[in-house]
Amino acid sequence: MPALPSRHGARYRLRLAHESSSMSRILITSALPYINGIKHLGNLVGSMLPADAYARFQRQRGNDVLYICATDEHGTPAELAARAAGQEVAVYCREQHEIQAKAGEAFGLSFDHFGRSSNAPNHRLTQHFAHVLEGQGLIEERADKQIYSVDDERYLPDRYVEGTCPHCGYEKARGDQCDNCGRLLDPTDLKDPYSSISGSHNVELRETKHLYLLQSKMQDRIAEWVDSKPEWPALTKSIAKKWLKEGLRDRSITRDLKWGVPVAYDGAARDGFENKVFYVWFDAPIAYIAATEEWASDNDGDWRSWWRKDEGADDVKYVQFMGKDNVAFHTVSFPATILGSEEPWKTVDALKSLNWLTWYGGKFSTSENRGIFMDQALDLLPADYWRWHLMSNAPESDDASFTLEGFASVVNKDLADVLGNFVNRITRFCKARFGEEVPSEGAYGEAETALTEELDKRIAAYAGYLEEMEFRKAFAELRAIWVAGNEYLQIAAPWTTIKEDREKAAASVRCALNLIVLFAALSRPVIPFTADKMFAVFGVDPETGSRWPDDAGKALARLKGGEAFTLPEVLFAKIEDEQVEMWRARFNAA
RNA sequence: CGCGGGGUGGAGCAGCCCGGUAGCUCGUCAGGCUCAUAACCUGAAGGUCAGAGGUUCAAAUCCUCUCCCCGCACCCA
Repeated sequence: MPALPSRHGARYRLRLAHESSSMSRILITSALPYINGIKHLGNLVGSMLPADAYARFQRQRGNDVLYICATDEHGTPAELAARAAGQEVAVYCREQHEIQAKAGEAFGLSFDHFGRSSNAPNHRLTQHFAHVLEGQGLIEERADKQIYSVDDERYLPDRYVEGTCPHCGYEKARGDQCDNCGRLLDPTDLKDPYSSISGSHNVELRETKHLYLLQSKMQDRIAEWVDSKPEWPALTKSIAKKWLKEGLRDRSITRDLKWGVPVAYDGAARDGFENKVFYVWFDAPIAYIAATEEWASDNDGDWRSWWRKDEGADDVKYVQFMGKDNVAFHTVSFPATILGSEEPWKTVDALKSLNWLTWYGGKFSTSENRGIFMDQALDLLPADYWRWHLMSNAPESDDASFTLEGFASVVNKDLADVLGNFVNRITRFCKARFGEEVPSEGAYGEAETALTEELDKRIAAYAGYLEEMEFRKAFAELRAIWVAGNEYLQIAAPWTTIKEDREKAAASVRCALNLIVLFAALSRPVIPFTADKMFAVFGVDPETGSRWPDDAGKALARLKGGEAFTLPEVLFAKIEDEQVEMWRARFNAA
């Protein structure tokens, strides 16, 4: 069922195991993208892209990395989207999963596995957790009253019920809130309620049974666990603490739907729950584990050694990436499921949460088609352009606004002028004066020593920021490393020295060409496609070439001279004002 | 007083936890260079750090109050 080929399967990982003794095992997950349509740039930078950059960095360092993601496929919106598309929900989800998998691949997201929450392993695991939690006395049945639409043949979640507001008389108040007077409502308050799905007024209040997860009983346990994570960032911790402070509420974990994980154990439906499934919130995070199981069966891997502390996961560092809306569920709800089981499952160690990316200060919106979506983005420009801008301006400390003007400015300056131009100017100069071969004459001197010292410092800082998942700072440092290349050229000025001292010029050209390979390795976490183009200039194998360069001196001595190279095409085209204008019109930029 | 995040030169951000000459990128201006995608390198101008009060020898940084922006809280994901 995996849509993406596993690029870092068991064999690859074994090889690394022999090469590095200080290797650590790092499990990475990014929040599961909902199945309901292709994701926009905000979703991308909110979890998958930073997770990818981190995963790539850790792989380059020689660590044993497993990066898992999956589509989150259950819930009412999936069913309604399928209906709108005139498809069976299972068919709809399969197709949408394919589309998202392809888009992820096109963006260079290096998932070891991109699974599905609707696959068998997740059914089995979700049922397992529910069963075990019930055994621990943490689940009970409760009766609820909910609006049922006879014509739609389904219970209606609050926001799918509309009617007349009892307070202001507004006729299109939603079951949860009146958009006119702003009051919060209960669907049963509405006068003349009707289904917003079909418009049918044939609705009634029915009693329905649901399973509740008794999170209130887990309060102390979760609080203690949160306290044991002092390294969590402020945003993460304050959100978790806030929820704990308000007191954990028991949550209903089942729904009256057909599409989802059946409420069953050992194949037998729970009495009275034949037409119910687990709520998407309950099963979705479990899919992190289930998708790992999918990965294992495709790659002859051992998923339990990543998730079970009694089976080897004790030394795993587990890092999660998500938007801030998801923090509570990863710091409180999902841990309640895992810890409540009293089984030795791995829980999250480090957690990176991002704020929102806004579209010209407003919301990116899937339902209102506001903003740029992953497939559209790639229609305009290659993935690396987006990856660089999104990551170097990631919404870390606050919401960040995406504008086409800002995007163009960053791409033109950083990628075209600083990095692309560096590669272009030195390869062209070399070709003109020394031919398409790395010159071997001359020796490095003072300028190269100074450059090496600066690079060592900056590379260490860069790696430190990546390790801490401080992406803006990390990529500002990477940019400074590229700038150091241009500064070096300015000082070495081979176009001047060649007039009197050809050997000296040759040495600086060799050094600068080595910088291209070094830049490729350092840039690969964020702009992998371009990095590989840079390696290709010298025929360097990307896998070995991108081993993390801790020692700038060694890196600059990699190409000794005599290696042939091929003059690369310009790496990044500048974005013209006219393009920005066109895109503004096309995407309705505010 | 529901909760959280934010308000720093024209724009986007760092610094605030652990007070001590306000830093980075873009933009602007000037100079240099000419290998390069009119690119690159150097330098300059520009901020009393939302406002008021307090603590302190000293506050962007700590405390109090006020104003403004965004998000969340029900539901949905």
